[in-house]
Amino acid sequence: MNRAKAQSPNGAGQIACRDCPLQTCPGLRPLTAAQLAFMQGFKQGEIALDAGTQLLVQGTVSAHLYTVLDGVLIRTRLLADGRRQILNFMFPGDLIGLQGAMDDPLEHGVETLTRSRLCLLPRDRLMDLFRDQPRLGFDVSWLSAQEEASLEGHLVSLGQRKAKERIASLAAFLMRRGQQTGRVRGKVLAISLTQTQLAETVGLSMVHTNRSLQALRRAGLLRWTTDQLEVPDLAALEAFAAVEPPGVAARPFL
Amino acid sequence: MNRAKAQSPNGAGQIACRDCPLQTCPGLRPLTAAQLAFMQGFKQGEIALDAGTQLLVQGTVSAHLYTVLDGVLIRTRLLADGRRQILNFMFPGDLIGLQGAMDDPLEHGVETLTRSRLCLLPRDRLMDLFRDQPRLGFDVSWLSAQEEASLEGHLVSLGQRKAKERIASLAAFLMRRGQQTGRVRGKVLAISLTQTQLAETVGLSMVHTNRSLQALRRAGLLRWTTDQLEVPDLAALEAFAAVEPPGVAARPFL
DNA sequence: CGAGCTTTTGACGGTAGTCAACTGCGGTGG
DNA sequence: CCACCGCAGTTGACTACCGTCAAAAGCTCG
Repeated sequence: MNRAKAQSPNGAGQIACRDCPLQTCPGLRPLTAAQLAFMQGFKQGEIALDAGTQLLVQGTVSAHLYTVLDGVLIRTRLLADGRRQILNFMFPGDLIGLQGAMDDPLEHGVETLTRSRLCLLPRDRLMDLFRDQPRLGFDVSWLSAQEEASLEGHLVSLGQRKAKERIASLAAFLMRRGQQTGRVRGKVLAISLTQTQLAETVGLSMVHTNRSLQALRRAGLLRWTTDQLEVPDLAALEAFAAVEPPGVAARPFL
Repeated sequence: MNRAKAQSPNGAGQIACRDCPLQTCPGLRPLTAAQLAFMQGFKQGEIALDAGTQLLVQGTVSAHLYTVLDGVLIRTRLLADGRRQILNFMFPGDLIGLQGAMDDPLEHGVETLTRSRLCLLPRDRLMDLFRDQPRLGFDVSWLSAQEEASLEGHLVSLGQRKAKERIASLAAFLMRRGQQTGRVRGKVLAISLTQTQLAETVGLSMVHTNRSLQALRRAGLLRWTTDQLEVPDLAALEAFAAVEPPGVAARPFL
């Protein structure tokens, strides 16, 4: 696991907010001029990370919030005895660091699954944002609510579905999010996930994850390798996994 | 399952916000005078429900948000094939209805486990709250983040723990929340949960839930009947379940 | 070429699900 | 009043899903 941070040289962001790639991202609602101006002053910089890099370590405190500009990341939770659970996947437009109480040590870690770029925001000035830009404050809550919905989806999976369904519904989830954020080319999502990590997501042993994965592949529902996920027929996969395709409201971002 | 709603007679709340029972609840941070004044105008009324009543039905749209004034409720998610997952438990001070996208049909249902009282807030004026009371907007986000942390805890349970640990950690979670909100007398939490509902929470079959429950009872770790949960030694239970006791920052509420 | 990781395979055991029957309890109605 | 019903909890027998242990095969990288 890579640990080095490719920190930005100084506090100034490399990209002006008006040129933020998220402004033109299909699934996201662009910021207004006034919001852009505010965010330009709010933004503290950028950070670029390779795939497989640890961004945040569980138990430490973080001075920043991060908006994902590009890439895919995971949030993970470690138990005292070494067991690990992957909690959720973060895509462009998602806000990282909001989870958990505000100034307490993190109850989860964050690491990259692809080369990623993140926008740094000052956590201790978050209250300013709520005061000066109520609409953005509202959007923070909206994003938080979406993250909840996402976690609830995974919770249902772990609670009610069996191995093959869990993997199928996770694949469908990832493809949907990949589509919304323009990371799916054709039927392929480029994402670097080992079977061990997959097992830690769906709550199964590695061995059984592997066997279930093979069964899904033999059934022609998906092809999932270490560095990409391919789903020929997303509707068929969702039918198999017993998930209903989600609504498609445009997400805000910061 | 009771369905009748004991709706308040008109829009006016029976209790003035200045006399809100949550103002003196030990685990909660009381509102300032200015916030109280705002909430008094924001509040639309109250609603009282018996135990086992359905408050919100999955798939409908709700015009309100609800603050739990008293009681315990569950949020549930139903799958097309009838399987059901209980997502989380709501205690006094928690905000219901924030989850999910703002104007879309609900992706979960809500029902009471005890006799409950709820405060009604107008969902469509939520933006006013963020504009006029930024601090309360911030608190909404804080509550949302707490709810996330809670869901993450359950996710870890379903993903990594086995039957007895799941039940034990749920019991510990409920006792902690019960203590924070003053609902635990001695070592007993009054809460009306059938073993079927318990099974739907921990993602196990009813039969296996029953057997695991008996094992925990024989081990002297808890006594859990249909209408109350008793934990003689919470620390011992948490040690068994491999959970670390959570931080105790004072929660805000609306 | 060998070290280390990921993936794959086989064999076995244990945890949890299913089916079914029985108990106990409270409420309803003949 | 008590038979009857429905629901929650309990128990047993059997099955199936999934975890563990172990080893081997494929892969990348130094």
